[in-house]
Amino acid sequence: MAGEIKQRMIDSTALLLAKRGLQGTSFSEIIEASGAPRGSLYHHFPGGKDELVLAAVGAAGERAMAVLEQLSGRSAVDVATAFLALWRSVLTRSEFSAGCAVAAVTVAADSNELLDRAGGVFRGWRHSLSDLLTAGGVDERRAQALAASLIAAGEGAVVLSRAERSLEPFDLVANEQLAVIEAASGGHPRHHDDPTRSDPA
Amino acid sequence: MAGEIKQRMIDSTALLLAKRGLQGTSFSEIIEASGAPRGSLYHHFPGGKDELVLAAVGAAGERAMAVLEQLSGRSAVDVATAFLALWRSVLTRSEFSAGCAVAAVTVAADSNELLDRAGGVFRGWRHSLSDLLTAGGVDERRAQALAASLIAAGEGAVVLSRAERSLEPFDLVANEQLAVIEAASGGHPRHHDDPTRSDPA
DNA sequence: GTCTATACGAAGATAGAC
DNA sequence: GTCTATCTTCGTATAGAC
Repeated sequence: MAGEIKQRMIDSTALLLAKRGLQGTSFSEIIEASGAPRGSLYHHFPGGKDELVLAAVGAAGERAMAVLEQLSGRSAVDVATAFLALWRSVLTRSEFSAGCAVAAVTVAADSNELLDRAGGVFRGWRHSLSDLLTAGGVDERRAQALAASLIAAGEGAVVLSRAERSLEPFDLVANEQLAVIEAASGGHPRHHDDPTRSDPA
Repeated sequence: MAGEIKQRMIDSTALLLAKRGLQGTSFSEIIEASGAPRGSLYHHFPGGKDELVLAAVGAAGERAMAVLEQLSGRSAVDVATAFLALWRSVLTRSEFSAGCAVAAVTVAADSNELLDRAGGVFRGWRHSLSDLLTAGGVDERRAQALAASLIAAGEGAVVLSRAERSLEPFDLVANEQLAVIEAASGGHPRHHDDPTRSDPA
């Protein structure tokens, strides 16, 4: 099916963006990584690299959204734990060579269109997380602040840990965030050796 | 003096890195921005772009360290407020077009040398902030986690606000972090309409 | 020590065959 | 619709004059 190869190109692009950043990701690498023929790239994406990157940012956003949707009905601590575990697994599975594609694109964006797409993804995450935290026992106003904090702290912690090539900063940040969420949600307890560390997938 | 022009090249590079990212920053732009003659670039930096970027990351690290050193003796909330205000002013003064040069380099680093430099900067910030928070009334172990959280949340919040081109996410995150610091330092109160917003410099 | 002109390579885009 | 070969642009680096 034609959609197969197209999707593989998008996914490969998202991964490369998360590893090397926007301008650090070349067409040649995408082609090699996806196994796609060079000619078909412009067939599927007439807009070239810009169009492909736009699609990859959207896909990265959707992937996280899909994870969040699975968490409906869980406690606030569970939700936060799962969200942080997602980022931790990105670090461990890539051996600190990958981070967040959306953030990587944001700090090197060369068009408003790209920035809009990235902003839309973050807005979506904030909204979804906020709803989940509210449902999980957090006051609605506070949930908005905690959702933004969770995303910001997670994103930042990934950067710190990539630079230091150590999980130490990420784990410090993750534990701190979980403690705050726990307190804000009325103290649903979490496991002692925090569940963030159980690698999913 | 020869050091003048060299410093201006470094500073221009740091600013461009914060705006456009690593590979998005070209030599031509640096030359234009710094007003330096093209020939003198390789005179001062025989190692070319790599050497210049390395220096710029170090300079960006030092600049924040200098701000932190001014805060010795202040309360934990004051320290956190000043640190967050620093990032908020980067956003407002650049109209959301700039972020953190160290983070931008980290997510697009193409050498271990560069990653090491960035990691060293973050370690330095963490250490310094942790000491300040401890002196400001926070338990020593907790101060390490709060220092990492403050940096991570600040970095992440800058990314969110750049992408959304709005201070909303940054302010949500900053207020949340300040509330946590306040609680952890024994409740030294902060102003009602948070002092993060008073732009320094 | 500063400048200009240029060489070299890489990356994105395109044209035309199959 | 898929592929290959090529064109153009741009960015880094260097060489050599002043």
